[in-house]
Amino acid sequence: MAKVLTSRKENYAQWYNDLVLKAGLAENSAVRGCMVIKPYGYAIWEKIQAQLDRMFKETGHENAYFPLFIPKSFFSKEADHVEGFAKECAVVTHYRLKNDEKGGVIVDPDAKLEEELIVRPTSETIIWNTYKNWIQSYRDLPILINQWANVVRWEMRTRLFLRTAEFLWQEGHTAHATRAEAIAETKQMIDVYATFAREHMAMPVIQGHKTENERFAGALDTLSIEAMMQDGKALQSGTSHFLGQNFAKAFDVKFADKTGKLEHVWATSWGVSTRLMGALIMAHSDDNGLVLPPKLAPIEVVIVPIYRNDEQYDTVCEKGEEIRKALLKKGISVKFDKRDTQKPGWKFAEYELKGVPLRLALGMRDIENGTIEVARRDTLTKEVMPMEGIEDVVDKLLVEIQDEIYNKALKFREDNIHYVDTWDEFVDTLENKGGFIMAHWDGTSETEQEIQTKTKASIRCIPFDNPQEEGKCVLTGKPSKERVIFAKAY
RNA sequence: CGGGGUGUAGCACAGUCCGGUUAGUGUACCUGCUUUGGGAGCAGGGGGUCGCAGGUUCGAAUCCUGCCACCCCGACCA
Repeated sequence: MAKVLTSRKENYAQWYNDLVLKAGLAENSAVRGCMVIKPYGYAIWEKIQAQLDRMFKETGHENAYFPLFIPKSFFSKEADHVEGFAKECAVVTHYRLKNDEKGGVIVDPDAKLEEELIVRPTSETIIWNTYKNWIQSYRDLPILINQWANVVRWEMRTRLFLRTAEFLWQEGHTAHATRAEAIAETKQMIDVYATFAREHMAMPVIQGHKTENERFAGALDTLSIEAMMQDGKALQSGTSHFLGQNFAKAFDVKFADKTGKLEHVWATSWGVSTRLMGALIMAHSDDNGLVLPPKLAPIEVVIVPIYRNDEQYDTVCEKGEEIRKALLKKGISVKFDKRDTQKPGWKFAEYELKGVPLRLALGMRDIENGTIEVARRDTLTKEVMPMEGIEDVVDKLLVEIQDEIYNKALKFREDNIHYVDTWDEFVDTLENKGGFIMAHWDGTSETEQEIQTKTKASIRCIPFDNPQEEGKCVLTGKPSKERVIFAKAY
């Protein structure tokens, strides 16, 4: 087969880029750092969205929409928050263009805005400014809102899906009467993300707390799910923040409790983005292209007809159409690729590149024998099976594939988690093995930063339910009570 | 913002050093015939302001000046 992708071994970053382009997921646009998400990539995102949206609603959340633009002054209200985002904000300064004498257009200098508008990098400020008007009493709480939106962060260096200047995401913003309730919400949502990653993306994740260094700007605690990619690097795939009363204080949002006393509201925010597309790609795909878990595949099964002439084409198509209907009846998304503009071999390669979990090939040989060829994308195996009842077989196979992809990813991760106790071991493991390193750390930001400067590895998270044990910090030798996860990250 | 590099057909590139037929190759595209169980073969065809603007020259993709864009490395990045 013609090689269209750089192999993972040869150059992992290039492989990723090739795959995104060749599988028709996204491409770079005319705007620096911004991507065009193509129909096939967007279809996967829609499946991600649909499932998450269901899960948010099941946990009591509602969708709403807030403005793209945020008055500049809002950003000065929460000191840590502006510190975290100021350097990467797009700013709108004018509201009109005019014709230039030379034939082009220029910004009309007379149309300068009194107060500049910031294109949202995240919506905490505009939302808390709004919540101020919505909350007076404990009876108005909790507020459980999610929004699906685009945000802009002017990143210096971008990569398709993993880091783009504009990206799509959802951001949940909740308001609560008590600290405990907000903390419970923060935890609940990181659990939702972990469940989604595991059950739908077939991607195992580790949940934990971020260290102070890695915490969201303005949060008291940040929880994350961390996944391991096939090159051993970590990808932060979702975060849930306990914001304490920081934003309530910044925007003066108070409520009267049952005794009539005024208190600041407790907040959380949580989000996942189109970065999940990058996670999905890097978690499962191989040198032949994308490998999609059936639950997120826009097409679960493709049927390819094989024929030599018009008469055979008609015969094969008739049978193929029957199979298509039988699969549809089972609720399976199926494409019957009847195009006679492409050859079977071309189609095989194409659907492999696009990660369609199952492929059925149907030719005259099968019609005579009452069989059909079933090919699995994840294992690249082919088997000739009886045509009768194929829809049940496919149904079962899709479940099996979903499980096996997960197990494969889980095994890979387990094989690449290393426990180390000395600095030499730490450096050696990071350089020669990669993956996640479980090591003791003295709990200080200084040590974390020094390790990052020396090795480029950062603390991904402090896992929940982490076993407590006596140990010594891998760098400073100071006492430590638990191991944390170090890794190089995207 | 520092260092390096690249702009030539939809895409990938050669040609530039050393100026000189009608600017070329692969791929993709179109037409026809033969093919079709793993990205088919042959024949024919269409497609170019050579990044932009000046300059040198009888003559510029090629030399000179300026500008623009993009890429890589670094800095930056919850």
